Amino acid sequence: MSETPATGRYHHGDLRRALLSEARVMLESDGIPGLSLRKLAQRVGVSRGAPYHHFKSKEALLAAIIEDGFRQVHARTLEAVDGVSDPWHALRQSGRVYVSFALQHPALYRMMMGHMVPEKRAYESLKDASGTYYEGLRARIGACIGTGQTRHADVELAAFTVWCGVHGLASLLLDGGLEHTPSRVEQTIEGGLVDNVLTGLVHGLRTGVDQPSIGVDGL
Amino acid sequence: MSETPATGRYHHGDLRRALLSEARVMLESDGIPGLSLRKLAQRVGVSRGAPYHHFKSKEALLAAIIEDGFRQVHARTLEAVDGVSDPWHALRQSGRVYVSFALQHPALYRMMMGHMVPEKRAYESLKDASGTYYEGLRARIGACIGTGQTRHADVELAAFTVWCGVHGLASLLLDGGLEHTPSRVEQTIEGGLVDNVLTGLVHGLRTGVDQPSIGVDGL
DNA sequence: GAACAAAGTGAGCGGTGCATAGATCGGTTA
DNA sequence: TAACCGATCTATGCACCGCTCACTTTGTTC
Repeated sequence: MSETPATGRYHHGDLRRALLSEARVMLESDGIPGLSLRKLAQRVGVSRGAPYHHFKSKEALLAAIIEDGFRQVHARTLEAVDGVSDPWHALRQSGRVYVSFALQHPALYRMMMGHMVPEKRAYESLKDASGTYYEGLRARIGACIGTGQTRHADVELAAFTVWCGVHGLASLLLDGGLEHTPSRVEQTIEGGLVDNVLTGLVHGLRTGVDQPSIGVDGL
Repeated sequence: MSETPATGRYHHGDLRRALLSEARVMLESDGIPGLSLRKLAQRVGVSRGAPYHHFKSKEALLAAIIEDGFRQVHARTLEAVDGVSDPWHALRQSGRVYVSFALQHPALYRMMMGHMVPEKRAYESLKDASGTYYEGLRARIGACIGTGQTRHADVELAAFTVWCGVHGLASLLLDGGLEHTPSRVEQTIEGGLVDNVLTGLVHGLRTGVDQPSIGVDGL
């Protein structure tokens, strides 16, 4: 570990990284309301005011966390898509990664897509990170359209539609108040719910897809 | 007005309703973080502890607000769909109502679909209200399937998919950090973005729909 | 009229984000 | 070696939050 807690030292050494790291831990265990700067500072072993030398405000810290989240889901998507030649298969893979990521990191995902940081565009590096991810999605959609198996040509609209679908799915699974256990959701995801929604979403993108229709009983 | 402020009286008369009403006003003007029980009590002209005689906790108050929200969007949907004979047209209408409602009441919609009330199912009357709305959606989808213009037969899956799409759209328009002005969004909604997403969503539900493809430039 | 339950009061507890004045350290320069 | 400075961290205070509890007031019921 390069954490270098440097116990007792006045200067922490790498407080910014330590704060971000510990904040992620707190986020996963206690959710968004459980993440306070005071508690965070205490757990990192630093005074309450110290974090403000690295983040202008709590919102700025959250923006940095969100940025990390986008880079992470982007990286995972690239891994999952690596070597997949069929564009439609790759698109479905990326959808599975997206929803799985949301279910694995609920609080982080809520922050990424929620209203805790109202002006996300105000944070330049965050804008870069999310933009990079969206570019990837657009490229994958473009590749699908490139197969000619669709009559749609509007990459922008198609990408946005797909994003609506997978985000809506992830969001509803997390906070829709539906009846389900996490394991059941995982089952359903693996079983093909994402595929079904995705297939539905890219209507017309690919005509005549014969995707087995599964039920969402219990959901 | 049946508000009957009853200034000076010890007993308010209809504090519960007054709290809910004023909370909605505060929600629209100051957003979710701006809604505090203390401020709410002060604005209604009552002591800080009084609301706790009508709502067990702040979360219980929020649940009641959410319940109202579902009943309201349900009522508006029924109005918009009343007299519309074509099931597909009715479905699109309901989608427009849904997204418009979200854009008109951002804070309320965030609360309805968000995580501020983590266990929505714990509130019986809220469960009723949201269930009633979803039943309506399912019925409209069923009617579409009933036209025979689709090869899908799974109402449950189709309804869930449509919900994913419209919720994802509303959520992204509100908090996706996209570049847009409210007026531009309204324009785009009116212009057919909802229709496009919906048409995409119900892929296969209706084959061969020729929906004009519009751009989402600026979004 | 007495008893009682519902409704409202007001002080207080522990927690929060935020701002800022002062203490301390590492590195640079004279 | 010594002075200095900017970055970092400490310590404290402010205003706000949700919630609890002992108390008072009110309306109803016997």
